[in-house]
Amino acid sequence: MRRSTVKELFTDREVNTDVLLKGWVRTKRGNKQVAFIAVNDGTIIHSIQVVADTDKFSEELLKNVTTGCSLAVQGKLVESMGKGQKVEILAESIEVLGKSDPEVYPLQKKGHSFEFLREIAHLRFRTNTFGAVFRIRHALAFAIHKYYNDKGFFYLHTPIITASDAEGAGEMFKVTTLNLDNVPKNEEKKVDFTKDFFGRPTNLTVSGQLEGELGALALSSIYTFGPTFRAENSNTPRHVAEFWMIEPEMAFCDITDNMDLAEDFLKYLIDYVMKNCKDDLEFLNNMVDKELLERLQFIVDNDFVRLKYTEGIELLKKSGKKFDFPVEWGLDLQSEHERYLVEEEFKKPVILTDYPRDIKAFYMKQNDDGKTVRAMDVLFPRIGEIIGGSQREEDYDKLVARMREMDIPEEELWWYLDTRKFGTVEHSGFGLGFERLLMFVTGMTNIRDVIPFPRTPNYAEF
RNA sequence: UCCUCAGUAGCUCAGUUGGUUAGAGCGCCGGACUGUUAAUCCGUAGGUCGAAGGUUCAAGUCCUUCCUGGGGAGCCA
Repeated sequence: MRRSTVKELFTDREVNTDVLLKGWVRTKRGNKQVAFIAVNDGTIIHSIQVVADTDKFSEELLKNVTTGCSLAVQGKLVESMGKGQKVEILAESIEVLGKSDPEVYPLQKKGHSFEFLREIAHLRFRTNTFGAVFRIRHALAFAIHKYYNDKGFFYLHTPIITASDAEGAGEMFKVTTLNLDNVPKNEEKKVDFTKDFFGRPTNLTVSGQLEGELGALALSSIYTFGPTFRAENSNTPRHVAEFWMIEPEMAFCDITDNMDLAEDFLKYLIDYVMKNCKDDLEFLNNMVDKELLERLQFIVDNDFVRLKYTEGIELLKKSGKKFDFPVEWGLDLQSEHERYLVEEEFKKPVILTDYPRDIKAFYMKQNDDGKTVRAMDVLFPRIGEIIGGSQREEDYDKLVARMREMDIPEEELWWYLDTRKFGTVEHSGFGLGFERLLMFVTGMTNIRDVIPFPRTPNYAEF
């Protein structure tokens, strides 16, 4: 007999038919006459109840049915006699596929702290919360591809190992095959990278943007969706050393088009998840964050505020609020400032644009005022900056001048500059942190709980 | 990296101004119960009090250093 998933049993299968179920036991209850076994196979948040008459099964067998073990159950799908579920399986045969010693199995029926579950990240998939989170993670990844595919964007695979060190998005992890116990040195007593695998220093990418621009300046619209790496010693609930980023890049597109896309994209994704992950979101709304669904709906229903950095500074100064950090034109906004604008002043997402050039990256398009660049940050309640992007500088001379001012080696980015030499066009793009979005969508408050295997300073278990 | 709070049973925690043999709930195990829903009721087992030093007649409790975790900050996505 073909196995039915729990999802199929709840949605597709007719009652009073014979079914085969396979899954893992969540709980077992009962008495001398009957045992109730909740079985979950991860296809859906709900577990299905298996009812076993004790006179049909040996004591030995039922003894091995413990929390965490895997089972194959053949039986009849019937309407439940008890309250709490519509259908259940009346077991005719039960096979324990893999035992689970209850003395040492770490998951119990009662809830665990997320901190504890992080220490058993290899088993936390078997909890309701993490099942929900990782099903939603999948749905969101799928929705991202669907969104861009439907819009005619091409999925571009930018390199994970990169030789350019110029992006400036943060500390990079070195990639090398050199023997660290005996590193070859050159005449200047520096590391001789000509002996290394690539014959030059290489790192893990911090962003696919520069390569993404190359694609967009030929294919019109591309997006990347892949892992990125930051070797920063950041210890916060919003940072990991390895995370996934989505970076669309569009030719013939200015900052307004860019903002429109960012807003439409975020709303689409949230709407998609609300329509396709109802059960999981409802569970999270009940167990993790009581305002989750309300907040998600609010994002979909409301326009984002669009505000220039200069106006933002004025609002902060006028607010009369005491901040720990100074508010002054030319200084970057601190978390507390962003939070004030999003959570108190407007109470909705804010897109801040036209930041001072000196606090932003070299590639951003310079405005005519000579002071600001066409940067845009999308700020969300609770998590802060969820998107960072800009219109790119397409003018060769302006771009080179800016690189020289900021000491960025032109020879290393000769290929990037070539696109401005040969048929340059207006173009824009942004980067969305996948895990940050997932935090917002699931209500989880620690980024380590929305990525299956988090990598943080001093931690790379599993 | 800085600030701050915490680390006691498998999990979540309590533990008085330092004072006898270290406490609970849940889980596990054993028992009871004719349909349970994080079942209920009874009982048993389970501890190098994060680690190392120190103060003291006496340290889970005070001091020092280190380790680990949470929250906040910086860096950013």
